Amino acid sequence: MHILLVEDDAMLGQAVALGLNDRGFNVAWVQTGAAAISALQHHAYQAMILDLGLPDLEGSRVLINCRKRGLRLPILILTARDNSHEIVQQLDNGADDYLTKPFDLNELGARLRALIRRQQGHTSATLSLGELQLNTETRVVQLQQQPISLSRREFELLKALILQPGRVHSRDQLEASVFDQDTDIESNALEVHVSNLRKKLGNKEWIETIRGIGYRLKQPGQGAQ
Amino acid sequence: MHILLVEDDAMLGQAVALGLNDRGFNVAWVQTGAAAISALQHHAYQAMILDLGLPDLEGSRVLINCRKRGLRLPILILTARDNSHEIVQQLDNGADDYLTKPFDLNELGARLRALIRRQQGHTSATLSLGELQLNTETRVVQLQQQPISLSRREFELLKALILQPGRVHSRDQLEASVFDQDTDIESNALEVHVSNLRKKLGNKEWIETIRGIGYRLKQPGQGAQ
DNA sequence: GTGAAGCTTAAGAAAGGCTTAAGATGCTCA
DNA sequence: TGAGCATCTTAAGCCTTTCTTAAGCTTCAC
Repeated sequence: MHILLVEDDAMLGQAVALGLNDRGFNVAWVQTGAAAISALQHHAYQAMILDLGLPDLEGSRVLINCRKRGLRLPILILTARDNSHEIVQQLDNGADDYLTKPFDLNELGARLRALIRRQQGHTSATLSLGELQLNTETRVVQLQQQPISLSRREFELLKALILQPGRVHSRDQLEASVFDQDTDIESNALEVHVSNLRKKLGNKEWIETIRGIGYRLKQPGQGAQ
Repeated sequence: MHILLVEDDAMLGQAVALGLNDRGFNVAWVQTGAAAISALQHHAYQAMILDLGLPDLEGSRVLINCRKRGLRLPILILTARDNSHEIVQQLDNGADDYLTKPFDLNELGARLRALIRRQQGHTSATLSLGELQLNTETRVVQLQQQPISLSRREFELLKALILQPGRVHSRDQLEASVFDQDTDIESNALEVHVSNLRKKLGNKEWIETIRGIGYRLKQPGQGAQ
């Protein structure tokens, strides 16, 4: 998820950028209003974090400029405590949410995700094929709406397959996805996991064996595609 | 910002009224519950400060009366120390925050502003999942309306989890939330806190272990969601 | 029918997590 | 200031789940 962070303070900016990166965001950080406007013209971000404390009231200018140009990305503003008047004004100007300093990075992350999710109309990290669903973010796997519990290796295996259903995945590719780089597998461990996963999916047809090559995920009862 | 202060003690009432005026609030001060109810009918206030120590239990009557009539203004209650039972009860009755005497006028001002801001931004400080509620502002945690007392680490842990219930939180993420940046944890402290928190929540199913990954908060008795 | 490839099962090994308790630390209140 | 208390981090032992391995069995293609 690409985020634009507009924060003039170097310490805080770096901390937030790093913290959000750790939490799975891809953060671009600029320090002036001009740089923010330029960045917004040249890249597509999924959300913006905007410090209102920029010099020369640049923060609110960036906000107004965005909305005037019809940019609809979610904007979360950062502001000092005890400034409710300004917050209300910026919400009126088109900000979507706010957070007062000092804030918790986890809360910032959660709010960002909520904003982006709302914007995208509930598109999520869910991969699905027929009645089978796998959410990479929550790690929930469901079959016909019923959750099934998978071990780590089983989850990684299914995830690799469902990322490109219908496609044949070679054994090497799958082993690379399922096992850590430094674990040496000299046995049929992959086959064992396939076997266990099939058992949990109930129907062996979900995972089709392509002899000599690898495996493919497909809906039971359907041919090769 | 127009505030209604309900406080029978003349000394304290005057001090608070003056202090808040200095801090940019416009304070109307009344000394009885009847006067408060009358004032609320005739003016629009952005928040109310309510002393629970009024004669005849009038404080809580005013609170209940307000909410019955559908008034949604933020209400901050003042109460004596060591009265957590009453605090919880009044939070249940619809109070938004509390402060114990003696208190600091600056803190009172900050909390008022936070309450008003939140009211206008339509965000809530209460995070909940099923019968479990956590208020980030008051730090009150309730399970089935009953308050439970959590240590700092336990609170941070639960807060991190409940910010995104149903989602799997990795150990690294949780450690980042629970521990200060500069404390190096080289033990299983996180697991210990999980264990203690589970004990306080009564039902181990609230926190599900995802082996090799981390933890997830979910309602007991429900599957992975 | 034969050999190669894949499947299944079970067992031992390894990893990961839980609980408990002890010592350390810090806070509160007299 | 110091006793008492709550909380925190460590560490150790135990338990559970998951993983890998290996062996024997089945399926497939020729």
